[in-house]
Amino acid sequence: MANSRDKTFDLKEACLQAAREVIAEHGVESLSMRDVARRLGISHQAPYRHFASRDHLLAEIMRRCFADFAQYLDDRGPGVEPRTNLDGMGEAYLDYAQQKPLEYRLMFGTPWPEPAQHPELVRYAVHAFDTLRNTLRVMHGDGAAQRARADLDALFIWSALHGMASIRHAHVMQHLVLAPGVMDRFQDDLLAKIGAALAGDGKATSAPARKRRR
Amino acid sequence: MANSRDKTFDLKEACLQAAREVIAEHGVESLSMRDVARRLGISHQAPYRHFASRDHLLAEIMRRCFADFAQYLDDRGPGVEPRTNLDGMGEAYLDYAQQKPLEYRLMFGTPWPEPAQHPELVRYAVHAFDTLRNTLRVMHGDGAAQRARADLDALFIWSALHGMASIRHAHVMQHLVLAPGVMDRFQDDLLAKIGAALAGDGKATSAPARKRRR
DNA sequence: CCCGGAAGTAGACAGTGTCTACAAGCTACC
DNA sequence: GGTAGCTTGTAGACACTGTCTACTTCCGGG
Repeated sequence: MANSRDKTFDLKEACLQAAREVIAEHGVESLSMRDVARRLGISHQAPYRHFASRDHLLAEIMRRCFADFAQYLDDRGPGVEPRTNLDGMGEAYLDYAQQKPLEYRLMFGTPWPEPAQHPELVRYAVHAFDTLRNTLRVMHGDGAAQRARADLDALFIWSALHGMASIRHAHVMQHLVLAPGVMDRFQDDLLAKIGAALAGDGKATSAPARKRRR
Repeated sequence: MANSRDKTFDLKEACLQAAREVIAEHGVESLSMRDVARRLGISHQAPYRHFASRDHLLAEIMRRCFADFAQYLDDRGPGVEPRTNLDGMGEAYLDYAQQKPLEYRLMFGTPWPEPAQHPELVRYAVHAFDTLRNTLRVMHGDGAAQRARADLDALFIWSALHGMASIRHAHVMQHLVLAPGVMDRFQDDLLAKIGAALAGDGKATSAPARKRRR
């Protein structure tokens, strides 16, 4: 019932699937509604029954990527100890970018369609970020200053992780002549540096200052 | 003489200029050869006399951005003391991204045209990275291990800076509800964290037992 | 049974990149 | 001077795109 016919498949899902294949094969730039239709052996207008425009199709694919991504982060950060949690999430983030480069690029490396037109996409993207931030908030505790620090930490972590993932994917990477072994150590080294930055930063140089007045 | 006619202008340069205007006004996605031609009041094929394809036109614009960028970094990192040098370069990097968001996005936020087709673009991009790396190498000194560390540091810095610049430009940013004042402190905080990471990392031996167990 | 909406089809239009064929103008050489 | 050839720019065509509109087909509820 509902609105899915009992034909063995659902054209909307088929469109999304075909679109992902096109993107995987030829990149997001050359995703075309007509190509999707052609692959499915339907008329060039059929997809428009299910997606208002090419951007809407793309936005739906991206939205699902964000949902998937947030899920992935959640699954990997189940530890009770927040610090471990954070490490796990950092690794999860980079693993995801490494294992699903296509999805990662789609989310973070592709010019977004006009956000105002795609509120759901925005919602899911924000949720993915919140997954990271919440872990930090749990670590830092409550209070205005703590929340600000959690946000700054989250932005820093996001910057470093996203920067690394982008750089790894960048074509120009293949043309940089680096010292031997550097690429292999890149991820561990970066995670270690993030840890060092978080440990050595906020709390001044000496004082423990474990407790800030709220 | 040479090959530039004495007409008061050079069509190739005019195309590049017009293309930059189109990008500034409507974004890189909607850059079109015909639009460029239209703006200059010439036939739709005239630009093809100077650029083999749309991608070649775009690659030339990007190439110049990288040249400009490297120049900017060089100009800002003239200090003798390497540490100061590095700080200056970090600020220069982020300033550039902030002051020329268009150019920055063009270089780092736009899917590149097939690199094999545009070796000059690659050359200039690599050169921009080398500008950063050389500063690190001067700091760390010679030797295989030192070079590897310099490369790792450069990659880390590049990651964090690029990540931050990307995030600042991301549309989704406007939808994140952050604690007050966080965005204003973002840059300084991130630069401080980079400093902390570089100080506290490799030289783990340095006194403060900030070291985190895994 | 009809009828109204949903799903899918087909044609058109404006826009695009790029191929090819052509015209004008400058340069060089006989 | 003339003429050949190269460079620059023009004009038309082709295949492709997104998307509007109008048409058919089908199916379930009144």
